[in-house]
Amino acid sequence: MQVTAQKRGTDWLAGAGLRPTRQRLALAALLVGDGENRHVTAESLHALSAEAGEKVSLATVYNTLRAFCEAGLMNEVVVDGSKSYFDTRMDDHPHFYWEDSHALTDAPTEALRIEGLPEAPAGMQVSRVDVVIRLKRA
Amino acid sequence: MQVTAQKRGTDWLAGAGLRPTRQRLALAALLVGDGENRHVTAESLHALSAEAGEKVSLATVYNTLRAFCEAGLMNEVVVDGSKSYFDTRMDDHPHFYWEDSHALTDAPTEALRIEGLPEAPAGMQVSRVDVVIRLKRA
DNA sequence: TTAAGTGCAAATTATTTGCAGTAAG
DNA sequence: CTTACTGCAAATAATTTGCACTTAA
Repeated sequence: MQVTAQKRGTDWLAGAGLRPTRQRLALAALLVGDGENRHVTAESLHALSAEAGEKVSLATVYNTLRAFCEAGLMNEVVVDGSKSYFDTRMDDHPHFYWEDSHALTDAPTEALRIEGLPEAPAGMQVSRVDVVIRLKRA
Repeated sequence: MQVTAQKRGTDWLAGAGLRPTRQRLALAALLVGDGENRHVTAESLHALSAEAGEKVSLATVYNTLRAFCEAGLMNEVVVDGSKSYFDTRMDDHPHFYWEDSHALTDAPTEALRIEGLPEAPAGMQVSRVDVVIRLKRA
């Protein structure tokens, strides 16, 4: 299991041509080690790495998340003005945002379809369509 | 025209039971004075009020926008992690976000319809569905 | 008169950056 | 070796807050 997680992380980095440093490997293993996609903030990932006994500075977590995004390994998702969330899943898909816990998760996307999307104004093209379903306690 | 803008602002505040101070009236007139809906950031509204010759401190612009939101007069729209945008239009509608100019506008909503929206998880209810269409130069 | 609103400047929060040291190719 | 990466601490940027002062009701 450990080995697999490490390998997944290593391959993930290699696939993007990023230099596999100790810290990047640690973060990559935490992010994609189990094959699941994950939603993190810089703070939460930093906490995760601390729990895992890895020493990575918060600044490096920030820089690394940016690097992963630029390399096309992750996407930044904007849901809460105050924090940045990063998602390991790369396709365009809707999210649930839990307003009370400030958590971000994937929304089951089976049937979702956006109809009648307005056309992009002249000279522009749609870069992405963000759909955030905000949840509050019933 | 001036008079109408003033009146619109005054009514708008009165409708929410907010005390009509000089600064709030000034901002309200700028926001809803022409009957159009408007998208602003604290900074942009502060700049607008300065241009209009009104003296309102930036802190008050922030506090006032918050007050307007809490009073149900405006909505905060999250599109860019770094700034908060405020919209005078209150119904749930999609937005265009111009990635190059960082501007926010309403998207023509005629035909837009979201099909197959996933159900809210148990104990939760959908509070709002944010749709942001990100535009980049073609 | 009196509680709400305002303005400043200082405080917070999230994030970035400069730079000296460390490690990957 | 050489350049990219890391860590820390200091710098920024957006926003909030404490507190004395002003004003609408």
